[in-house]
This record gives sequence, C-alpha cells and structure tokens, in this order.
Amino acid sequence: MTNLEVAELLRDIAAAYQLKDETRNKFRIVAYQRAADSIEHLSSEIKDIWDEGKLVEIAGVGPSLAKHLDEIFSVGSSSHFADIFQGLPMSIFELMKIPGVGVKTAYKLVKELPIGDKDPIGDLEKLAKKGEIAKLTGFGEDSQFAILRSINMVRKAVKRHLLPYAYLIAEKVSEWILQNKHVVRVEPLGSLRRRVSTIGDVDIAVATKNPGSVLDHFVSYPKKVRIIEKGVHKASILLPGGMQVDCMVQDPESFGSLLQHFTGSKHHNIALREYALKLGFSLSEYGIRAKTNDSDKGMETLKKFKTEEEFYNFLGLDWIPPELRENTGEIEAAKNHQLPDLILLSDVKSDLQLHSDFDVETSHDLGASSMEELVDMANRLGYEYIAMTEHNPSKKGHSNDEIVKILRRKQKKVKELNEMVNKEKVSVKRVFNSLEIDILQDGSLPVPESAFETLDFALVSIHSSFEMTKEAMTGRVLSALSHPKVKIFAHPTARKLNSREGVEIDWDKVFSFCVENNKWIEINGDPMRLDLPDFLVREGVKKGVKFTFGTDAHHKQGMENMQWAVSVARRGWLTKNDVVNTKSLKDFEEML
DNA sequence: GCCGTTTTCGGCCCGACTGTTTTCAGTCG
Repeated sequence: MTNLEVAELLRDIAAAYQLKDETRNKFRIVAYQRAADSIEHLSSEIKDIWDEGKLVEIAGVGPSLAKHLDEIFSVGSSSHFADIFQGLPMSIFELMKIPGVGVKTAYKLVKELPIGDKDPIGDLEKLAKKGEIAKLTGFGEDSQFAILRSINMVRKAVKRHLLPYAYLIAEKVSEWILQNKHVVRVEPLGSLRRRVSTIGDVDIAVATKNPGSVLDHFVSYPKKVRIIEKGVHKASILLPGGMQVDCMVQDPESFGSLLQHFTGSKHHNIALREYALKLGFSLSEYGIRAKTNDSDKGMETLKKFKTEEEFYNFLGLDWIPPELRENTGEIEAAKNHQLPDLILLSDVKSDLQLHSDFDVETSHDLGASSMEELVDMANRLGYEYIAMTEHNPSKKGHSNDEIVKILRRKQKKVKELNEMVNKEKVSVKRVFNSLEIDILQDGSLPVPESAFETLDFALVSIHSSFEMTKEAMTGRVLSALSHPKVKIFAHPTARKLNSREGVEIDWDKVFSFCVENNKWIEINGDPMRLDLPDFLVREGVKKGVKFTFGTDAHHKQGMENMQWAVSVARRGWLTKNDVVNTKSLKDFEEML
C-alpha cells in the first residue's frame, strides 16, 4: 500500500466512526485524521518504515494504530478496521471523493437512493440528472446542481498548476483588485508565498477599511467563469483552466494576523495554535486573545497585529520565513532562535546547467540561444561564471572518434569564448566547458574516455529506463557518479510535474556517496522539474550534501528560472554555504 | 487514539460560507 492509500484508509475509518458514534469518538476521529495527514506527508514510504519496525515514530501514530497497520502490512487486512466498516456500504466512501460531499451527506444519499457499490458516482450522477436528489429532505435544487458540478470536477481532475503560471494569475488578479480605491494593500499568500512546487489555488489577502466594496469588485473580475462563494470576509472565483482564486479581506490594523493565517500551511497553523494554547493564547486571523474560561471576558482582549513579525514575536518566536511553514520543526527552531539563514537569489554567482545552440549532434534537444547570447544574459544577471552543458553527442550514428572530434570542436569554441570575456571587462570571468551525459541503463556513460579530457567537469542525469527497482537504480546512479570527471547529479529524480513520477532511489546511499566522494546534487530550476524536490533537499543537507543550481535553460530567457531553484533550496532549509553556486570563481575552481 | 518545557490524565485549532432551515449542520481550509 502506498502512503496515499493508507491515508485514505485512515480517513475512511474516521468517517466510519463519525457515522457510528460521533460524540463518543470525537477525538478518536481527530486522531485518525491527523495520522492520515501525517502519513500522506511522509518523505519516505510507510511500507519501508514498517519494514524497519518504526511505525510508532510517525507523528500521530501510537501503539494502537501501529498494531492495526502492522496487521495490514503483514496479513493484508485488519480485523479491527473490518469491524468498524461493518454494516456500512463502501459506496459512502467513494461518494466522499466529490468536493462538498462529506460523510453525512454521502451516508444520507446512499441510504435514501439506489446507489450501488460498483459505480456510486455514476449512479449518483444519473439520479441527480433525473432530479431525484432535490426531492430528498435536507436537499434542494441548489445542492443537487452543486453535486452535479462537483462530479464534473472529479471527472476532469484539474491538475495542480506550475509556480510561474500561478504567479502570473496572482499578478493579474492583484492588478484588478488594486483598481478598487478602498484597497490599502494586496498580497498573494498561501502555497504561492510558501513557494510550493505546484499550486492548487491562488490566495490573495487585501487590507481595507471597506471589505464589502473590495469583495464586490473582486468577484466582478471580467475573466472569471463563475463565483464559487462570497461572504463578508472572503470570496472565491473560478478562472478558465480550473484555477480557483480566493480573496480574504481584513482591516489594516489586523493585516499581520491575516498574512500569517492565510499563508499557512494548514499544518503549520494548527501546530502554532496548539503551541499558543499552552501559553494561554488563542490565535485566529483577527489576532491573538488570552484564553479565559469566561467567554465574554475573552472577547475584550483581542490583540491586533499590523505585521507578521509582531505576531510571531508576541508568541516568543522569531519570524519564520514562509517557505519553512510546513510544521517540520520550524516552530521549535524559531523558539530556540535556530532558524537557518536562508539562501537568497542575490547570493547566486553562477548557473551550472545551460544548453546553447552549438551543434554537438545530440539526440536530445539543442538550445535555441548562442553561447554568446547566454554569456550576455549571464552578464546581465551579474554572474561570475557559467557552464555550457549541452547533451552528449548521440552514440547512435557516431563512432567514438567522431564523438571526440565533436567535443574537441566544442572545447575550442568555449576557449574562444573565454578569450573574449577576458578581453572585455564584464562580470562573467570564466565559461566552463561541461556536458550533460545520459546515464545508460547499466550505469555506463556514452562518452569515450578520451572525450572526457576535453571537459572541465561533467553532469550526469537519467533520460531513459525510469522503471527500475530501487536497488538497480541506485547502483546505476552510483556507477555513473564514480567517474572522476563527473561532479553533478542533475535533475536527480527525473520527475516531470503533473506527468511523470520521480524514479526510485535509495537517497540515503546516494547522499552518503556524494558527501564522501565530493559530488554535488543539482536543484534544477526548470518549473516543470524543480528537481531535487524540496523534502529530499532537506534530508540531503542534514547529511552534509552540497547542492548546485542549474536552470537547464534551452533559451536565454530560461536563465531567469534561477529564482525557482532558490525557492526549492529555501524550502529545503539551505543556507548560502550549502550551495556551490554561491562560491566565488576562485573557490569554485578549487572545489573542482 | 495520541501526547507531554504546566500533565502518564485530561486535554485535543479556529473560523468562514452555503443551503436548508427557522437556529443550524455540514463542509472546507
């Protein structure tokens, strides 16, 4: 079972408890939901954790849950879970996948209508179209229509959006909001502000003294498909392409609290509120109140915050950078003044994966910009050095001698380039001659030994045979990294967001190998990759791994994607010192 | 059912919006 499957199972158990005796099981239900959340966000497979006998070390999993899960993994089912599901049609849990349909609604529908276990959502859709739902007590035409619309959304399964696209949307909607004269300040928040690799919906906060006018204006956004909801504090609209935009408004006096609340993550906020409770405070988007038994008294003691810094400081915490707010130890670190000094875009002195249009006769993509254009862009970005890392020449159709010949030609071209930058007084002082080399299925590299001599260093990466066992894949990668000229493992999981899962690798082994043998791991800034993923970056840096940044630009404009690599690094708790690209040219040459 | 820098017992985040209701339940983030 995958982490997601286990999480879904635990959520279904929680739902079943809600139906059986919600009052008595109130906190047991919460416990199952928390365990589900925790397991869904694990950075390793729960099956592996079970193998090591460490289930109880997962946050939210105690002796009882560990016992039931152990039964699931060893026997394939749990008698206790079976008891809880006893007498409940499985169609209930299927219907809960429809947004807006929770456990109570699903139960009522299954009980009142002829819905089978085979295709419950299909059955429900047919009944809704016949108008059968609206006839039930507690339902009406509106809720029936909402269910039909939600079923459509499940069918379409709107994918999460890439960061730059979400940024663009946030920018355009913010511009629209700013046209309202009552707007004091507009800030895109949520997962966008935390720089998560993919964005579900865009959240925008507005400071204003006139919330009604601002929300009216917001929902009149010309490009919207429809208004999803609208109240006095917040509203949501749907845009073409399935992007949802939420807008929350707040008085400028309390804007710091709103920023904190609406940036999330949900898990960070829950943990922060629990932490505050122990200090005797209750947190919300309005501010902080002292917790008293007398609820009337409590109302009078709301403390407001104009800025986030004041909000966190009031709780005895350092201000926590948004990228760290995932409840993975940041609150503890903020209390002990041990938050990392995160790397900034301005610390970056180089781009270590670039593809020019110099024809190396590769079977992969060539770049679209000339080496000169890439150098020009690097100068504009203020870099000290860059690396030309075209793909290796194709093995098919080339003899070893021909490959060497092609790479000597490239070596000569880069040499001329270096003579040019040395003559002109520009920020780029050196262009490295490198190559991105395929790691073949057996771990070998499709470049003859004498060709390596033309290179300053090489990158290796996976472009084929993605489905291998973890052991085989790990051996394949370590074999490639062993070559003395190979310095960087580029886009290491080979994932493509929304289209391809990353490969399976024993990261512990690869990280240790890199630390011991002075090899580096790339954080690829291509918005479709963002690879190594942030949670693995965090694990790597704990082991002492050094990282490189590469935009993988195949056009000079692509070099502006460096900001996304920095985002991933910050989410992985990296400081300037953990990233090779922040080193001066002299230090980099020594490290090579 | 989980958890501990007040606790191994007694707590468990906080609030908004919708639809169907006559005061609230259900769902969501």
